[in-house]
Amino acid sequence: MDVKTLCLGVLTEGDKTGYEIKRCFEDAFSHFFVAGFGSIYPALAELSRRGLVTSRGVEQEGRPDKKIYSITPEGERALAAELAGTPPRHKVRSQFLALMYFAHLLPPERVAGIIDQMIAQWEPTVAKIEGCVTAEQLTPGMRFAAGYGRAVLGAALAYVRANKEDLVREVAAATDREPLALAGE
Amino acid sequence: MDVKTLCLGVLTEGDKTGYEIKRCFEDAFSHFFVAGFGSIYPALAELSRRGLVTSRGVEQEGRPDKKIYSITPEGERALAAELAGTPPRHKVRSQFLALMYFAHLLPPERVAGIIDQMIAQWEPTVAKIEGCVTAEQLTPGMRFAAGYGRAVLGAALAYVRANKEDLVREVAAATDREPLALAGE
DNA sequence: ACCACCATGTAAACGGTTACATGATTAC
DNA sequence: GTAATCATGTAACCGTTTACATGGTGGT
Repeated sequence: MDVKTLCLGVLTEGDKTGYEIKRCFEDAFSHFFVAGFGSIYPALAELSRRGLVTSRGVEQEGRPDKKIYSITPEGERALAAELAGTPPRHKVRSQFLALMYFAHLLPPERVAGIIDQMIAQWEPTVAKIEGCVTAEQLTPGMRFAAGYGRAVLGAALAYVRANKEDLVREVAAATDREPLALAGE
Repeated sequence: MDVKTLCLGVLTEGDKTGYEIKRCFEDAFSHFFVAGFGSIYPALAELSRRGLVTSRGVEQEGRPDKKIYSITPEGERALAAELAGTPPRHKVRSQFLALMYFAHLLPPERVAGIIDQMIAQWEPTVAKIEGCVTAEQLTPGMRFAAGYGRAVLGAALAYVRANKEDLVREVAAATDREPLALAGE
């Protein structure tokens, strides 16, 4: 299950350009699957080469021409096979938590700053998801995925807010006792 | 911040073999950073080449020889610089949620099976983290990271448990109305 | 003036996963 | 007998990220 599969998936909801697909990724998948143009355009080209999507060019005035992609019957079969065969993996890679794990090697102000950055990053995401959960005309699965994001990001935000001050204080206290072991260089 | 940095980080807690470092990843980082031998051994070789770690070989009877790695002063400086300069990213890539998003294209039993698999995957991880949160002699940062894992995985488990039946029922109802659009192929 | 939006693509670099290769010991 | 643990490493492959390349429109 990669960017190609997700592209096929969003195309089952209707024809779209690469640019619009990118927006789908941002709006609907952003909390569990990130992809940029550099992944999406090559993915679409590859799907086209394999006959899983077709595209028609549309000329535009004052704007670059666009290509509207549609999923083909073979594409639908390939998607169904992929969804049927994919094991449910769920992978987190967090530099944020790695940084926190080694908080004792960092100046306390940096620890506080890092946590503030994460809060600032998560808040708009939660707000965006909030809209999805309550939206009508979404499939149950889409609401489930959005609800998951709200629950988990909400828990993450609550946790870092509740524990920030304690952590910063403890790191500061440790730095006082054992000044500049590493952090000062 | 990559596998190399995390290796340097665990080596500040004491000398270790590649094999032991792998265990650190499993015990302490598993909920936010996954790495296998195929990443760790090359990382260690590269750190050694750059002079950020040194290693001494130890012969063993009835076992392969091992190499014990130690961080050097340059390694400590490189680690401090890396920790100081890394922006706090936190990335999730979830085939599980992608599958759920497209639940309407799946047979209901598969939806239920997928959720059960995730529960089975998360439960032992939460149990392992639980040990870390309460453990003495951990730095505040380590406890913070473990606490985060407990809070967030706990929320994830609670959410999927609470919403599984509803989702499966709704998907089944939709499949009845619109039989085998894709899912049956 | 400058930035965001619309719109598509390529190429190189990077990092990680997977599979392979080897092999003795210990516990079930 | 079968599996897990200890122990190290390589090589091919895969997918993604980043940077580059281009350029008009519309809002502040």
